[in-house]
Formats: sequence, C-alpha cells, structure tokens
Amino acid sequence: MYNKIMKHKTNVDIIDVAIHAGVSPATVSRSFNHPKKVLASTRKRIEKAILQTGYIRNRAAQAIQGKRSGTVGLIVPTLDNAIFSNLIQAFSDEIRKHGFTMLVTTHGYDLNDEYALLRSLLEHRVEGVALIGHDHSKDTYNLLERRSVPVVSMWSYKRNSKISCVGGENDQAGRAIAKHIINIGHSQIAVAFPNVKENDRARDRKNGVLKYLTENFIEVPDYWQVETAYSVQDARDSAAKMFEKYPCPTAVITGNDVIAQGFIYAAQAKGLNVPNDISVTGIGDFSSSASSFPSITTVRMRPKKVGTKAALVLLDRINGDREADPTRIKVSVEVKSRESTKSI
Amino acid sequence: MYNKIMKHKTNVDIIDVAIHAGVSPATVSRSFNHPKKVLASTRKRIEKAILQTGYIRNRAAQAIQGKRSGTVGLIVPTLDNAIFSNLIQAFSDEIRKHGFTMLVTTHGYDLNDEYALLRSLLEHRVEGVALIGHDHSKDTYNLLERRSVPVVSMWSYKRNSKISCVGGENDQAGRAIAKHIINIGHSQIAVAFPNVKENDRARDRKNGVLKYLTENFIEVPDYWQVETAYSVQDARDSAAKMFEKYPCPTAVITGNDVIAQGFIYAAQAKGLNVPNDISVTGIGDFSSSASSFPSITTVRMRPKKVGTKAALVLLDRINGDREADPTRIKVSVEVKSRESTKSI
DNA sequence: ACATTAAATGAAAACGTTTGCATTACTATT
DNA sequence: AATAGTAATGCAAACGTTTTCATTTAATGT
Repeated sequence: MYNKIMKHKTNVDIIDVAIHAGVSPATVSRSFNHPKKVLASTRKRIEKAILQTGYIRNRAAQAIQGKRSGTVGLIVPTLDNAIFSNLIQAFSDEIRKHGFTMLVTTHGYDLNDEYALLRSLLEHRVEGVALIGHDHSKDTYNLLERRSVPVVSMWSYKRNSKISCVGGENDQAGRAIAKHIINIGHSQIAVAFPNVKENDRARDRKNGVLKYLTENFIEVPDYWQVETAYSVQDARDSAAKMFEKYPCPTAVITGNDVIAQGFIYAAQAKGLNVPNDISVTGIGDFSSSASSFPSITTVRMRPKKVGTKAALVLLDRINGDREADPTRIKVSVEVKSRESTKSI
Repeated sequence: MYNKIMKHKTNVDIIDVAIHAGVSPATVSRSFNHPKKVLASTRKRIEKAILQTGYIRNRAAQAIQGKRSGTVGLIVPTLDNAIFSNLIQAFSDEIRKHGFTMLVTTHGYDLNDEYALLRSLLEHRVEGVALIGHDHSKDTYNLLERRSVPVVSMWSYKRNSKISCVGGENDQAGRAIAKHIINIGHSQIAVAFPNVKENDRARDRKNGVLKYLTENFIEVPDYWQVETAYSVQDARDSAAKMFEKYPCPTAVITGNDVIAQGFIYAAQAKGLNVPNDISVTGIGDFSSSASSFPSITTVRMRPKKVGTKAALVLLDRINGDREADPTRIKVSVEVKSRESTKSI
C-alpha cells in the first residue's frame, strides 16, 4: 500500500487523495484519465476521497507531461460588438462540450499584435488555435507551421488556404447581395465597407460587390464609396455625412450588418424611410438582424454553424487526425431578403 | 559553464536555450522573471538564443511551481449578445496590459453550471476569477473561500458583499429611471424584465422600479408586467403580444437596453412612433444605445469603467494585497435622457 | 484445486520550469 | 594590492502530475 509522510500543505494534491483512498497516486491519475482502467469500486473510493479532501486537479502539472493542457486558444479582432459574438459562443459551447477550456484574446485588427497573442497562447500550451480569416502576418503563419499547432481559420472559405478553414466565400457573398440588389431594380447604389487592409473578409466582400456591379455596368462614384469602422456609431456618422453632402442613392450595400444598422439609423434620423426611400443591405446575418425593424436584408453566413464546425475540425486535429490537413469546409451563403430592401 | 548531453527533441526547452547562450537554465529563467537580476549583456545573449532556437516558454511548467500561471478566469452568463461585450472587452484589455491571459467561460444563466466552470478554471490554476453579480451557488462561494482565490464580482455594487465587487447599484438604477419617467409626466407605465431568478442584477433593478412606482402611487397591472429573455427577438415578441392584447401604456421601463431595443422595434413595427406614441427606456447604456434611432434613454452603468476597475481590483488581490478584501467600488449610475422618451 | 492469462495496481522516472543556497566574478575601499 | 562587500551565476531540489514497466490480484479453463 502506498505510503508517505504527511506534510503540512495548504493545497491538497493527488498524493493526499491517494493516501486518503488507500491507493497509489498512479491509480488516482488513471481514474481521471483512463477511468475504465481502474476498478469501479476503487474509483468510488477515490471519488469519495476527492470530495473529502476538496482536491482540484492541477492541469498545469498535467500539461507539463507534454500532453493535454485541456485548453484551446481563440484570437479574434474584437469582443466589443455583435460581429463575432454568435460565432464565439457557438465555438465556445462546442469545445467545452469536449472538455476544453477556451483562452480568448483580442487584437483590435492589429496583426502584429495578433502574433504576440499567438505566442502567449502557445506559452500556455493550448492544444489548438482558432483564428479569424486568412490575413495574418508572415510571422504568425511561420510560427503556426513551425510548431505544427492544430489550427483552424474561421469565417471565410479559401480554396487554397494553407490552414484548415470553415466559412463562407466572402466574395460570393458580395456578389450575391449585389446581384440581389440589381435584380430588384436598383442602379443608384452606394457601398460602405470598413478599411480592408489586413482584413480579407471585408476585402473579399467589397471586391465581390464592386466587381459584380462593374460587370453589370453600374458605376459607383467615389462619393458613394464610404469607408467606415465596424461600429454602429461610426457607420451612422459616415452615413449621415454622405446623406448630407451627396445625392441619395436608392440602395446601399454595406460590408456587414452592424454597418447596415448604422446606415438604417442614419436614414431614419434623416427622415428617410427604409426601404421605401432607400434600401440597405448587410452581410453576416447576426442574430439581431432578423429582429430589428426594419429587419435587415443580408447574406447569411451562419456564424453559429461556422463556430461549431470549426470547433469540430480543430478537435479532430487535436485528437491526432493530422492527415486531412488542411480541411476546408465551405459554408453556403445565401441572401436573406427582409424588410430593409424593396424593389423599384 | 553549464553542460548537458544534447538530446534530440522536437520542442526546444529552457535548457536548449541555456546551452545556446552558454549559461545555465537558472539564468535563462531569471532573465524572464527577474530581468534586473541578470547582466544586461547576458540577457542580450539569451534573447538571441531564444530567437535562434525559436523557444517559447512553457507556462504550465511555470505554473507548477505553485506560482504564476499568468491567467485569470472570467465567468459570464453569455457572450452571445451585446450585454456583456463592452464589459468583457474592457476587462480583457486591462488584464492583458498586465501580462495576463484570460480564460473565458459561459454558463447560460445556470448557476450550477457556473460552479462546474469555476472548478475547471481552478484546475487551470487561474490566479484570479471574475464573476458577474452576486447570485452564485453556495458551492461556488464555499469553493472560492476555501481556496482563497482572488475574486471580483462585476456589474453590481453590494454594500455588504462577501467578495470584492465593482459596479453600480442596480436598485438605484431602477429607481432613477422610474423617477425620470414619472418626472416627465408618465403614469401609464409598463415594465419588462427577464426572469429574475438567479439574477440579482435584474432583480434589483426590477425591485427598484416597482418600489419607486408604488411609493408614488402608480400601479402596474399584471398585463403590463412583461417577462422576457435577454434577446432582441424575445423582447420584440413579448412586446408585440402586449401591444396586441392590451391597452398601450405611455411608457415602458425595461430591464436593459437589449430589451428596450426589442420594444422599440415592436412599437415601430406596430406603427407606433417612439417616443411620440410611447416612451421606452433601458438600463445599461451599451455602446450602441446612443447610436440607434431613436437613441435610447437609459441608465448609464459604465460597463467599460466597471471592466477596467474590476480588473485592477483583481490584479491588486493577485499581487498580494489581500488585506483590503473585500474592496467594494461603487460606480455611479446616471440617467441618460435621449430620444426614446418624451414628456407628456 | 492448479496453471494460464488478463486485469488492476504500484514504483519510479520523467515532464520543464523556478528558486534557495552556494559559489564565483566583479567593484569599491583602504 | 589586498579585502570586504555586492552582483551575477550555477547547482540541485522541488513543483504535481502521467506513464512505462513490473508486480500483484482476480478470472478463466481444465
């Protein structure tokens, strides 16, 4: 029987539990990690000992074995608004279902910062990393490859991506919404996108929209090409400026639902009716977009599905299925026509 | 000079770095943790070695010493909407500024789940924990006390809380907004709150509102007391039902800005003008509340300030200042009168 | 009941750091 | 130039697990 001189310590460890249960630490460890390898009756005793001693296992000590840290890292541009929240929640729910805990960090759209965050995540020996999109610094990609960390990119599908990805095709989303707007008769079209530097999602969408418009012989004058940050307030301000200075288009295609919301508010504040006076579209289909008034015509990018699938892909990699790398899952995009647009 | 037979290993460790730099592992370690204790020139050499070897320190191995894990845990009800995002972003920014990484988990308003999450966070040996509000299970409080984990509760101030807290007084917020509504002449008032079970913030707000109304001889009939979940869609549905079946109040006081938004949309959808036909108020002042149209009259709870201050309080605890526990910081609440309300 | 095989458990080494103590290398003082 | 004092570094033990291998215990077939 395992024995040990009792030391006085504030925090119980696996050895205390072992003594309490009359087994060796090895057995306690096994009862956590390979329950079927220990006799049911022994496990019972161990569980009782755990309760009695108030033991909480130390994942750091576990992680040090070079095996499981039980964590995955998530790096997103921001938590500060609705953009990623549906996605994150879904991702988080799924990985937790599999016993992992999530380390989250934000870089505020600064890709150098993103690299630093990745390093810090790796210091914590996360078993996998999820990122947004495909614009990442050279250093980031190098590090990922060098350490061969399981990794998944969420939010946009890319045919020839180096790393696994789950998402829709953003250029297709752009084309689809542009097509929709043209189909319902608009030709006086403004567009509003964020700065597309270091942001492939926005860039692809914007390109998709503009190319489709051009192909259909619709010119968008400079003053109808608005750049705005990803916030309702910024979008609203930018929209107000446009409305004030320039002629009013019959439709505005925006880079996402948050920007669309800002444009709708600006229009309403100006006394315009959406969609009677002006149609506005978003991209993304966040959970509130169907609930607002008017509800927002947008392109469904299925954030929840992306989050869940991405978690699954990552989990597969973590569990050793490295052959299929990179796995690329295309999530279909689809225009959701709602109240914020109207045909003319 | 430190020496070691070179083993073949995929992942560089501190020993490899030490060899490379011609020093002992101890010195490398010190150059991370107590930089001033190592000669500048030595540090230079070590940094070079780190770069050359591609070393990434192992926080798990560090955490095992019983010292710093470099992480703090955050447990929130949900990430899925705007409610906590401003708060979380501020909290996250601040702790990161101090070199910590954040582990985030959500319990979906289930306090038993919260306890399980806390355990899992402690398994990862977070150095501190931040929670929302004061409604937590007995087990949660016990565990916190037993392990004497640095902890801070965010979002509501409580005079005699067991644990440190940073936030506004939710009952005062309720009273303040009720007072405002009465002051501008309303007496036909509906209220809309979420289920207040296991949610002290909502409960306090609701009590504050209802008590103030009662004190001022305003009765709220049952059909004007709406219960709704914290989502725009739910709120909108509940509002629509109320508008359909019952007489229309001149004002609705809601439990937070998300619910307010839902009511505003429902009213607009019904053809009502906010605020001319009906006034609507929220509580919280999320970042989009000032940007919407109409902008939302609400009670400013300063989520960013709360997040930042709470992080600071927690960091203080972590850095050994345990005497001042519990520290309670009251963040002033203040009615922000905006476009969604009008006097009659 | 006995031998054979399988299942359960224990002993001890390993994981990658940090840190107290011992030692060595500098600095300043006389 | 010798010495005391301090700063920088190295040595080795610890931290709390997991896992391989060896051993004991139980189960099976005859």
